[in-house]
Amino acid sequence: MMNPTRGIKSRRTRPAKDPLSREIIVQTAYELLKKQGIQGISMRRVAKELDTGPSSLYVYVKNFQELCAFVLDYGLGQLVLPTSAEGSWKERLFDALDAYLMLLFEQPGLAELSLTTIPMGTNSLRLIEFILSALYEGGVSSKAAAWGADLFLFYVSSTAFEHVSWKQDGNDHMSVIKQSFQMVNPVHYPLIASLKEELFSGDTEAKERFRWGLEVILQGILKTRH
Amino acid sequence: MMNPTRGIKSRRTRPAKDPLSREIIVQTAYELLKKQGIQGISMRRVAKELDTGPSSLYVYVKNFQELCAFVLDYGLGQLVLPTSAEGSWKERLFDALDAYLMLLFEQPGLAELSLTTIPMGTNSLRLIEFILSALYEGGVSSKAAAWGADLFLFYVSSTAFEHVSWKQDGNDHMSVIKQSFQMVNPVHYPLIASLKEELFSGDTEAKERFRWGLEVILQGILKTRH
DNA sequence: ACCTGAACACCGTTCAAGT
DNA sequence: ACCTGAACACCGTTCAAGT
Repeated sequence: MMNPTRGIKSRRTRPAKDPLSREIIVQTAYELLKKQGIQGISMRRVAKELDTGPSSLYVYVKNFQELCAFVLDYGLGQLVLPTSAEGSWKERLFDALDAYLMLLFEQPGLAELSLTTIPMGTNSLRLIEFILSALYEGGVSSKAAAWGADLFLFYVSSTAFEHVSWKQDGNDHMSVIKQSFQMVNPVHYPLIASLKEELFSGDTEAKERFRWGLEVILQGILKTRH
Repeated sequence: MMNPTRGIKSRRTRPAKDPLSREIIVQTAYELLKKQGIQGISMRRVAKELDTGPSSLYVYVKNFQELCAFVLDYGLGQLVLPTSAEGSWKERLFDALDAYLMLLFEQPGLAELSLTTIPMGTNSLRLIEFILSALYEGGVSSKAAAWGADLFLFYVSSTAFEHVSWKQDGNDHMSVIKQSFQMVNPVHYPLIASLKEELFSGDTEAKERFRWGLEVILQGILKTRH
């Protein structure tokens, strides 16, 4: 029997570097996300940016999904929440959600992440706690507050994602969809045909539409006693 | 000067087959999605299933994103909408959204698609038209109906996606998140700590929670005059 | 017009080997 | 414990060549 390791030489071309850390990995990934959008974030790109191989990251991060969860939470660190002194609970709630939406607008990669990733870390906990406390102050029952917070967060994510995919694609996929709504057969789909403008309300109405949705969800929560 | 094509032999090993069609491509992709979930759908897998190369698909589909849009719409073809004879407009609206949710539950790959893809085709138009007509019957203004339909559809998608990612991952990513909520520091996040059960309401409450959300959105729409 | 093979430029993840 | 190189099994997309 031959020793299978016989004759194998070291493949190393350089000595091992200083240890990485989860923080520097997440930071680097966030920087890439900021610069290049959702395309810029991958295990291999982060590794290359840190001048190492992708396998090195797996010591600090279980997989790509977990990296995304940390990156999203890291991005949420930018969020400035209103202090409890300013305005009514409703104003504070809406201001916080507005700030969250603005953050997702500024970093379009974050909007996409927020839709499919549950963030992991203290920054998302901070945001959730803030929403719960506002609703609690508004006299919302505990179950409705928990479920309502989820609903609000999802509404923000979906609004941001819609907005982002509407403009990043530019002149391609989205304009095809817009066209197919414009050309819809009024005999088969009379309401869609007559409401096509409203269904595809553009950039100018975006703020008004978002505000309307917040109001709808809040009024619904207040009205729907559990 | 040498002719650059000189010496290049045909690389063909078999004659060209019958033409494909968009329909058969979308059908095949949907079948793969059904059998293997979101992982099963890719240009290369669909091509292999059709015994051809991935480049062949680009005659009928602009890119992967467009394929997904067609597949989602194709899946929506399974949806059975209530006839206008049965029940009140509200019952019909909720029944339709319930049926949509059930469809997304049965085909978990579809739930993921529905969150990030705008469907393209007649089946999604059918669903939107149905929701609009129910809201119209309920006396909702046209703008609120358009925006509300969007809100309802997104709510269904997000509910299905949450449910799917909760169980498909099985014992991995989701249980880590669940644990981090269980262990949250009650000093820093008192409301999260006290509401951790409600924030993570399990399978048993899923139906109740979904119903609550529908009620919230509808009541909100009816209350929030534009 | 549409099919075919090959290439280009990527992915996430694993693992033996080395320090 | 953690870094390293290489491999494995994939991606979407493009393009010259062929029918």
